[in-house]
Order: sequence, then structure tokens, then C-alpha cells
Amino acid sequence: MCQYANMFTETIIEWYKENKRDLPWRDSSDPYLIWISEVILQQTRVVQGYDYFLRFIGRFPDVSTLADAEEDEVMKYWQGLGYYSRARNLHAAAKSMNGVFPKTYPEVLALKGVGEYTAAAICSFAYNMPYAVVDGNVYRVLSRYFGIETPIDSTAGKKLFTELANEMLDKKQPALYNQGIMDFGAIQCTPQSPDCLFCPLSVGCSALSKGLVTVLPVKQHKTKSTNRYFNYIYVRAGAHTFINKRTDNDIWKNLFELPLIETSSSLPEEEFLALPEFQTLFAPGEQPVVRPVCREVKHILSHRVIYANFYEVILPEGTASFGKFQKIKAEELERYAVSRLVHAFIEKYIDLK
DNA sequence: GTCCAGGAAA
DNA sequence: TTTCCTGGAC
Repeated sequence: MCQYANMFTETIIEWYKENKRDLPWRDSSDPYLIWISEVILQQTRVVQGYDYFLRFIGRFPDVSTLADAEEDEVMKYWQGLGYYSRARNLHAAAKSMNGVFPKTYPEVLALKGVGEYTAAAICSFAYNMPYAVVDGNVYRVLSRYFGIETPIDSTAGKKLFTELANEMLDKKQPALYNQGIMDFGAIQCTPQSPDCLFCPLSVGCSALSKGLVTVLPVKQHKTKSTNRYFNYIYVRAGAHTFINKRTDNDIWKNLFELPLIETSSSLPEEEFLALPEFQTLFAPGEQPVVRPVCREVKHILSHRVIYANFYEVILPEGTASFGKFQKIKAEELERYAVSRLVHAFIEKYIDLK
């Protein structure tokens, strides 16, 4: 009698034993470490998240350490990873645990920032519970092997693929199977140019026999993006500069930035300098020296295109201008978590000494 | 330059 | 359904 539910499941597990990636969060059954790694890997590739994981757990090795930290420091450790709500939710969830990581699926699912995928990953990897993971890799592998053309971002698709994933799951060794199918998707059944020639599942693969490999998985949405126009002001007032913390429900929430004026279109320098929003930043009678540093820097997010202009403003030490912003020593700018856009500007154009 | 991969929440 | 980001492939 066959040891596994079916050939698909058996092949995935055998393939995994030969080809598994050696990663620092693998072979650990510490739910905290698995949680951190899974949240970092949400919407993030292993190569990009690897170093972040090591630094993060080096500083926050357990639930209590993370819960006791300041959110600004957590954000700083997340700087550059993107989707910053993940860091805010991670911190909030740690605070909610009272030092103990939850031990049941419903409790894990209830954590902020933990959805069905992450809950299944934590419970199967840490506790060996029989919950099938359904991530982008799983959608791809299943849709191709079984030739399913239902869009993966439809309600029907989510239900169908979740059911199929749980059917294929090896209930006796869910951790092995779950990690197997995700690595299989990441290494063998890749989005572009998958290695069908040497694929152990090529014989039964529906997409391969029907020529649908490049078509599957099917997605129905295409995200439309809108333009935004940001004008950043780097102030130099002696040894000091000014920053702002983004607290609104908008992109880069709870990150810091240089003083910013958003406009509805890209303004030429003269028009920008004449804006009341710009003029009122200055104390009466102040005569600032303004210099455009770089213009029309294009920064692309999934659903936004930001065109950024950067201006340098020289003011005397102790100026009364920019009173509504946080005044810091320019050399301490690197202590604050900022977006890639702002960080790239600081790196390239600013001498912090 | 364009396209695309990768989950959660509201 | 839309809103959150970044980086790598081409």
C-alpha cells in the first residue's frame, strides 16, 4: 500500500528531501521564530528577507523583547522591507501575547497581521497541525499540475484551491509537505521559465500537456495606479534639520520623512516656491536660501507612481521657521526609519556631518 | 524604461 | 475591491 495519499503528495515530499533550501528558520519549532520569518516573507522574497530576519531576531529574540521595544525601533529594523503595516502589526501582536505565543489555530489566526496563510504556516511548522498553506507558490503549482483556470484572486478560486491544498496535504507530516510544495514552487515550478524538462511531476502535469504553463495561474485583476507629486524640503539650520512622522492612514505610515508638501501636479521651481504652503513654513522676515537638488525622481509602488522633487533650504541655526516639525541634529537623521525614496536621497545627496 | 511577484486588512 | 512597498527580471 502506498505510504502517501497520492502520487502528487509523495512526489512533492521526495523532491523536498533532495532539494530543500537550508534556511535559518527551517528545522526550528519555535513558533516565535517561525512567525517572524513568515511575516517577513509575506510579499517578500527569501533573498531580500534573509538578512532582515537575522538582524531582527538578533535584536528581538523572543516575544517579550519585542513587546517591550519601542515601535520606532521596530520600524527602524524594518526600514527598506516595505509594507510597513507588517512591522506595526508584529509589534502590536507581540504586546497582546503576555509573553506566551498562542498554541491553537484560532488564536494564531486572531493575531494582528496573521491571515490564513501565515496561521497555517505557523501551526503546521511549529505544532505539526494539519493545515495546508496556500500562498502564491501553492496557487501556481496546483493550478498548473491540475490545469485549473479559475482565477486565483476570485472568491471561487480561493475556496477551490484551499480545498484542493487540504486534500493534497499529508496529514501525518504537514510541515514537510507544506514546506515542500512552497520550495517546489520557488525553485522548480517558477513563475517564469519553470524547469519542466527536469520536473518530477511533468508526467501528470495538465498545464504541460495542454501548453498552458505560461498561462497559469490565471489572475483577473490588473491594478491601476495613480500619480502623486511630493516636494521634499531638506532644511539645514546650522547642525540641525527637521523631520516629520507620517501618522495618517496613508503610505509609509509611522515612518519619518523630510518636511513634505504634496501637490496635485508637478510644479516648476518658481511656482512651488510661491505656494502659500511653502511660504508659511518660514518665520516672518526670514530670507532662506533655496536650492533645487533633484527633480522628478520617479518612485514606483504597486498602485502609485510618486514624482518627487527635493529642495535644500539653508536657514540660520536657531531659526523659528519649520516650527511644526521635529527638530533633530542632522547627523542623527540615520537613526530614524524612512522610506526607500527618502533614504536614497539622504544617501546620495546629503553630507550628514 | 516596463512587468511582475508576493498576503493581510478594511 | 482597494490599499498597502520593494527589488529583480527583462
